Amino acid sequence: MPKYGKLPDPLTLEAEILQFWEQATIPKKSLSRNEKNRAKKRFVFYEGPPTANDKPHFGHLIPRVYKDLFPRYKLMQGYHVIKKGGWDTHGLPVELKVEKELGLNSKREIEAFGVEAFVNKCKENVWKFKSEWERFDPRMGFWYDQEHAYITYTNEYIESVWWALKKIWEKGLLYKGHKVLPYCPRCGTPLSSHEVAQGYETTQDPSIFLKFKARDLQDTHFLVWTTTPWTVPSNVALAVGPSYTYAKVQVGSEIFILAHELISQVLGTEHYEIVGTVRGADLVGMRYEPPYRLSDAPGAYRVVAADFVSLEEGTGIVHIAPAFGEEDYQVGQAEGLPFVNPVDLEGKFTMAFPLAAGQFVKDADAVIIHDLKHRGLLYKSGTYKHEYPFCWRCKTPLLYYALDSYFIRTTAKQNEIIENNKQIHWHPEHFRDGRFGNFLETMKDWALSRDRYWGTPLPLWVCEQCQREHCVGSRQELIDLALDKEKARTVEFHRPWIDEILLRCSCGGTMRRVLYVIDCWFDSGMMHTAQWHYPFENQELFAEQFPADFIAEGLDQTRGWFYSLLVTSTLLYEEKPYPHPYRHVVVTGMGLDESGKKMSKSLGNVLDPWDVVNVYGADAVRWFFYSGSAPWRDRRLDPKDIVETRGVLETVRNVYSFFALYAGIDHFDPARHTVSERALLDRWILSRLQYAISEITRALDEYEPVAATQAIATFVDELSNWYVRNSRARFWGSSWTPDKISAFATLYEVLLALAKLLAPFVPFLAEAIYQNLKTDQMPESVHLCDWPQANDKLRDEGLEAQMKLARQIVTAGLQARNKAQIKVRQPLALAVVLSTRPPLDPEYQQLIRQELNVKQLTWLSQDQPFAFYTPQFEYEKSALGKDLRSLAPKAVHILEELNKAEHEKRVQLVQELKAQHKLRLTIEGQEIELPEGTHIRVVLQPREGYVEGSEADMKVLLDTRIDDALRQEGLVREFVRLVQECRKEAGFEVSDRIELYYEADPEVQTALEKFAQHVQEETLAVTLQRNSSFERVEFTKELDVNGRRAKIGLIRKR
RNA sequence: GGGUCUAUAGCUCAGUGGUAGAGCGCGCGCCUGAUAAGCGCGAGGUCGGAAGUUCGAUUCUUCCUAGACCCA
Repeated sequence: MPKYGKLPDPLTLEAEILQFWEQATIPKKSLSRNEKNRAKKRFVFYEGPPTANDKPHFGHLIPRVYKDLFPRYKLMQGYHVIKKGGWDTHGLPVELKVEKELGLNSKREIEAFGVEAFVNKCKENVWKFKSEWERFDPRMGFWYDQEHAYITYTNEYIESVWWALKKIWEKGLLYKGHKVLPYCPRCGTPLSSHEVAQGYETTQDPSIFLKFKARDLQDTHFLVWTTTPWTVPSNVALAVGPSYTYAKVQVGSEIFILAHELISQVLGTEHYEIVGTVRGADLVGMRYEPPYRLSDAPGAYRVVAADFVSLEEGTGIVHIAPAFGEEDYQVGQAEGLPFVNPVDLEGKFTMAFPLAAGQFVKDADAVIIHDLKHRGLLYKSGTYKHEYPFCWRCKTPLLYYALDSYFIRTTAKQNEIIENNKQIHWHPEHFRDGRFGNFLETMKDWALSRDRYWGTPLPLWVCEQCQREHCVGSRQELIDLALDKEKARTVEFHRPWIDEILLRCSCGGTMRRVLYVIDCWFDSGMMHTAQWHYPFENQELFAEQFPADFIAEGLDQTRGWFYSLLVTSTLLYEEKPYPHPYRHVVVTGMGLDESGKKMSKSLGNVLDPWDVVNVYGADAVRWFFYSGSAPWRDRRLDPKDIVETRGVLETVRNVYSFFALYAGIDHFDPARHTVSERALLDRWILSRLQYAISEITRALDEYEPVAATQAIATFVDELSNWYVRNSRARFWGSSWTPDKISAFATLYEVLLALAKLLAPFVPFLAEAIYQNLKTDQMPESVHLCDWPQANDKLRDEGLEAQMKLARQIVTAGLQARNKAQIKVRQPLALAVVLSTRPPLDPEYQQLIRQELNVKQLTWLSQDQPFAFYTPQFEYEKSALGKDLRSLAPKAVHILEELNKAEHEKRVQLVQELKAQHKLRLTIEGQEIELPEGTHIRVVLQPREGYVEGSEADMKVLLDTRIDDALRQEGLVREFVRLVQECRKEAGFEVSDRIELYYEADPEVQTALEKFAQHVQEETLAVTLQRNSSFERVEFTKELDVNGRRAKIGLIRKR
């Protein structure tokens, strides 16, 4: 027999369930339950690895709720799922934390501290918050196999990454280049484009207009705009658009050259005069005096043509500093311009520019502006607000810097990558061709190398003698080539140890490793392979677990993990059919605060997930996300919204509580009490359940959690507000009639199915309900159950349609009662349904009568409305006035009188009107005709004593007349309700029998005597007696029964 | 400057080429043998603005405005 226990409050409930899961090792059993199916039914999930060196925050929660939902669902469906966890452990984020901890501020200081000690610290730091995560995930019901989680810093993982790099190298796609790259001067390393993408921020920079004196013209200056004053010393050229028109503008005694189109924008209200125009092409070759002359190369300081010059802002003349801009660099290469760089790798000016030597470039802006102003070279200055990239971790502004770096030639495989992406199912779909697709279209080579310490070492060795380069792809290869093979056998694949391994070159020389580590996004992007240490181990596992069916991460990973997975996979597995390495990707939105701002630590508006979970519980938080909006929408996270959305869960608890209460009292045994025939309501709710199952299943298959939760909510509403509401009395019966068994068995089955349907969404509540309903023959946890399958045999759409109509009739009827201000407890004689649909079967009518509390229900054809409706004439005053002129007021009067006439007379007139489409009137001897439609029309009003309600396409009329008999019944029903309230107030159990004593107004007394049996049945009163003495009673109360006085006393029978 | 997305009730959000929806909040009721629960009704909307396609546009198209994210 099931337990039918009470459900404690959500927090206690979740604590109990957590304990149960742990004791019974349910998560483990869940993940292994489909081992037998793994050959044919697999659902492959990849974990996007978090970095464990920080606490989990609310933003992490969003992808994680979905990463839990879908695998749970698939597990219940019998799919084999490996939910292998993973940790991202390398890279700048970790190094920065450690630097901070150790108080180090530059690479020099790290070197001084010792690379070995530093790297050891990094490795340690990675695990600093691991326990936080391991506590948080289970609390939320997020189940992972953390025991076998992949860790990107292990030798095995790195070996797989090396294998990949070697394959890429062998394809000739790994090369060393000299390019202008976004560079973080604080971290001392260039960043890849997807890292840069993480760090754009709105910032205010200086905006200055400079005068560059033309060498061969009197008092003439090129007007140049820049937002980076610190690059001015490195200027070697000016660029113009050859096809643009430039103007020579006289301002005071000076002449400025700038784009014609931009004159007013730049000069504003200043008084000026255009003294000539010239095409850009004609400016090319002109010489000018640079503000700072750091080069004496003959080709420097002249005007060149460039196609990237725009007329959107500035002056149409662009200052060129090849050391600090990609486009500048290219122009410099093409034009043979000198390369001037007075800035060192820490972003500080060197002695080559004494004015600001030793200063960080951004700090030098002010010095330079001041100097230029002092020398009369500044036309005007201001500030400029724009988006500028900052280091995504340390927030230092990035500098565009010409540097040596290793690249992966991703552009060589761009078409393949795009083709692969086209086959991926993105959720939402528009990401594929939109945001992500666009990124692929404008893809650049992957700047792979980092001048740092803690990361996967770039496995390239270069011969000191012949400069030959070799890429090592495995430990075995390292051992084979190493000078010290013993050392190579055990060396850890990290700096500084790996740097000590020297290789023998084929020329006989010694090879040293280049000192770079690689971008940690390459690490995590390789998890599809490296998590299995493939190809060195786990060949079968890899074959089985590639590609993933499903991944989910935040949309900030578009250019991060989504990209690195796709690129590495496409490059490595050219022979595998697309798509890989993931088939479905769910992009999740950002977490915003109450005011719609992105949650971030710097804004201080981050919600601690513990604060939320400890108050509302994990189920409520999960449901909030699933039901609130599509995964990819940004979410405002206001804790009070979580309370609002959990209403559905409360209803589920209520329905369960109702069932458990009576199932417990009556010892309902699902094994013993078998159903012979299902009652109408039972067949209905089972039919609706089949519908709900198919809807929820479809929605989950299509990765639409909102639709799934809506289907659940609809079903729960139907279950609670129609099925249970109308079935309550069936659960109270004293003997096991077939109808009672049918009710119990049905609700039992429905709740059991509902628990399973809820399991992936709210695993705690689902488990609690299941535990109270399960028999010994059933699996020990709801999470080890099979996902329900819709049974078409139980579906009856005809029945559903009928029931829907019945519900609509009830709604309309209740609306009418509301209008008439007659409460439902007061029985009424008649309700009339006006509908084009045929009358419902008696069973439905019974339900409707019960809900509307009417004695009789009849159906009226809409063609014959006059039994209950009376017609009224409405008229169009303006039309009457126009046609009848002075007769119009009289016509109105007649019509008003007609509206007061006898019902039969009016019906007769209406029938005439309908036949002839006009109404004939005689006014002062004159016969006039009023056409229907333009002048008059007929409206129907309920006849006296009737009130109308409507819903959808039908109407319901209520006869509101209450005769003595009805009034008596109303009194009795009111009396019964008051007694029930007293039972509760007295603290009796619902099944306690009572003795009931009363004294009351004569009218109430008469009614009670007449309906004594009914009262006793309803209140479980073994006796009902008039009694003026209440000495013995346990509970007594004065009552107001519809305005009449009564007093009752109760005694509980034991 | 470019791209993508978003704009629907006071709030949070569904949805649709044919009379606009839910939850919460608000007002008024109701019901109660689920009992500190539950239900109904009502108020509240130019479906961001403009134009176009269409018999009909909140829905499709274009433009504009605002916001978010991304890119430059």
